[in-house]
Amino acid sequence: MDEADGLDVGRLQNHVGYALRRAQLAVFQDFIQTMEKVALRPAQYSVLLVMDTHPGLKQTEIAALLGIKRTNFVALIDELEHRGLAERAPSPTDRRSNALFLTKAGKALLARAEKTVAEHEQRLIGLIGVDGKRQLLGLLARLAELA
Amino acid sequence: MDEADGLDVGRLQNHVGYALRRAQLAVFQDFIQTMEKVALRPAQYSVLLVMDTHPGLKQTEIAALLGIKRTNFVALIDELEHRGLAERAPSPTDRRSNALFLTKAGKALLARAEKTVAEHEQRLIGLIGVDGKRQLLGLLARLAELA
DNA sequence: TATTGTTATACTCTATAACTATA
DNA sequence: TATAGTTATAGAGTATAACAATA
Repeated sequence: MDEADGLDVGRLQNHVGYALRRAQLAVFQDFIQTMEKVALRPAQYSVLLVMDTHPGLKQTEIAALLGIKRTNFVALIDELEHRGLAERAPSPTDRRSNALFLTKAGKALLARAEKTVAEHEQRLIGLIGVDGKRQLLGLLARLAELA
Repeated sequence: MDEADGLDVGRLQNHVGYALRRAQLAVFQDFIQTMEKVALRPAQYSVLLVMDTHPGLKQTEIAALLGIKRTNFVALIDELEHRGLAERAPSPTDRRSNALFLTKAGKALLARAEKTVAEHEQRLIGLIGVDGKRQLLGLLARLAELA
C-alpha cells in the first residue's frame, strides 16, 4: 500500500480518483475493523441507519436511496431479519411491498454501533481537524453531483 | 443513487466514509467512461503510468507500490503484455524476477490516455475549482495515512 | 530459509435476466 | 402494462495457500 524504498507513484499523485481510492480504502479499513465489535458491515450499518431515520420505507426505496440494486438488497435484508435486527411488515397500502422496521434489538445494536462509529469519526478528525472534515464533506458532496 | 422524493440518508450524511464512497463511485464512473476510448481500466492505467515513471521495476515492486497483491498482478500484466503495451524482460541481476517496461505502443497509448484523463480532471475542477482540488488532495493524503 | 512469479481457489460486490404476485 | 420482491447467475476485485525456480 505504501511507497517502498523511495519509490513514488509519480503523476498518479495528482489524480483525484487515485487519491479518493486510497483514502477510501484506508478509512473503510478502519471503519470495518471498528464495526467488528457489532458485527456489521458498512452496507448493513447504512441500512439500519436509514430504517431508523425513515421507518416503514419499502425495500426498493431504501435500496435506491443507498445506491444498492434491489436484487442485491434481498440477501442483505434477509440477514438483518434472521439476526432479529429488522422486520418486513406487510404494507397496508400495497400487498406487493414490504414496510421495513427496526426491531428493539435492531435499535439497541444501532445505538451501540453509532457510539463506535463516533470514535472512528474522532480518529479521522484527529487527522484532518473539525474544519478539515467540514471542508472535505463539502468537496465530496460536490464531486458526488457528477453521478 | 440519489434521494428519491424528499428522502435523505439522515445521519449517514455526516460520515466521512459514506461521503468518500459516494464521491469515489461518481468520480470512478466518469473516469471509467472516459477511459473506454483507450480501453483501459483504472488499475491498468495506473500500472502503465508507474512503468513509465520507473522503468525496469519488477512485478512485486509495482504491485506493492499500487496496493495490488502480487498474485493478482499476474493476470493484469499478462493482459497488458498480450496487448503489446508492456513487456517482461529478464532481470540482469536476479533470474527469478522480471523487469517491466512499456513498449512503444504502450507509451503511445499512455500518452493518449493521459490527455483523456486531463479532460476528466478538468471536469472535476469544474465542480470544485483548482483550490478545491488542492485542498482535497491534501485532506485525502492525510486520511490515507490511516492505513 | 526467503523471495519471485505463478496457479488454483474462494469470497465479496456488483450487475443482468427472468419469474410471481400484485397494481 | 408496470412495479415489488425474488431467484439464479455472471463478472469484477480481492484474499489465501501452495508450488517451482532461484536467491
